Amino acid sequence: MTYQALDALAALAVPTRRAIFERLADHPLAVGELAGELPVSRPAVSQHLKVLKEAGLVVDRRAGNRRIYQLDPDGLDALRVYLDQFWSRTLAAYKSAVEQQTEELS
Amino acid sequence: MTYQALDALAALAVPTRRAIFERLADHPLAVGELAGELPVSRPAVSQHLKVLKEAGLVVDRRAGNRRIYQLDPDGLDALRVYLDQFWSRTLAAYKSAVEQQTEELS
DNA sequence: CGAGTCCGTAAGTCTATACTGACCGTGCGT
DNA sequence: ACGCACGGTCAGTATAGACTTACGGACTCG
Repeated sequence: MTYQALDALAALAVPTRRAIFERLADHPLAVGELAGELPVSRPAVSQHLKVLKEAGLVVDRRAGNRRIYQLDPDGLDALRVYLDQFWSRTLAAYKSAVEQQTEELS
Repeated sequence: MTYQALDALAALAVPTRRAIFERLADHPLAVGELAGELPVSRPAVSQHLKVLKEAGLVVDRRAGNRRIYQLDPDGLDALRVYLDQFWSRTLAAYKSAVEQQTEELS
């Protein structure tokens, strides 16, 4: 489960995959439609969708001849949970460091 | 500014950099200390810290002979803002898709 | 049944980059 | 002044993975 967040992080690090992800944020799309809007081939889009799917960021469903992909809120949420886990710790560490520096100046 | 979030995303996608990031979440550390805890050489740690710094995820300060790195809340916040931007859209798209599927079943 | 469309997978290429070892500058102690 | 630890940068290597073309399966219409 935590691994899902890590996979999602790596998945969204690639510009092309981020482009796919952002298109799907507007509305579900078929593979061919995605490929038509992107400067890469259709197989490349398929491969990226596979990665996004394994990362829990998208789900797919068959619609006759085509296959519709849409975002999966779970993956995005896992990512947010992972980052939030650092948020409090980061702030605490940052604060104590600032205080420490202030003491050094006095 | 938005670019910072994208750089941060790519930066945290690399396992070694994530390991560095997670160590710094606990407390500030010097380069050598980080390298001692990781299975990579010290130059590798230096290079990763450079990337993390350019992504706005860490800040560094000199402490005599050594150089102390700590997390920068700004980078983490930028990342959260970027992801939150998708959150509402994702939920909306997901909901409408579910409703659509429900209609198809009836 | 074809023919056409949509999509996933396989195989191969090529670029980006994570990593190492070597070198150099800097700051601290003796 | 020396020696010494710390850390940044350079050059070179090697591996991961993003991309392409080619192929094959699944579905839908004549």
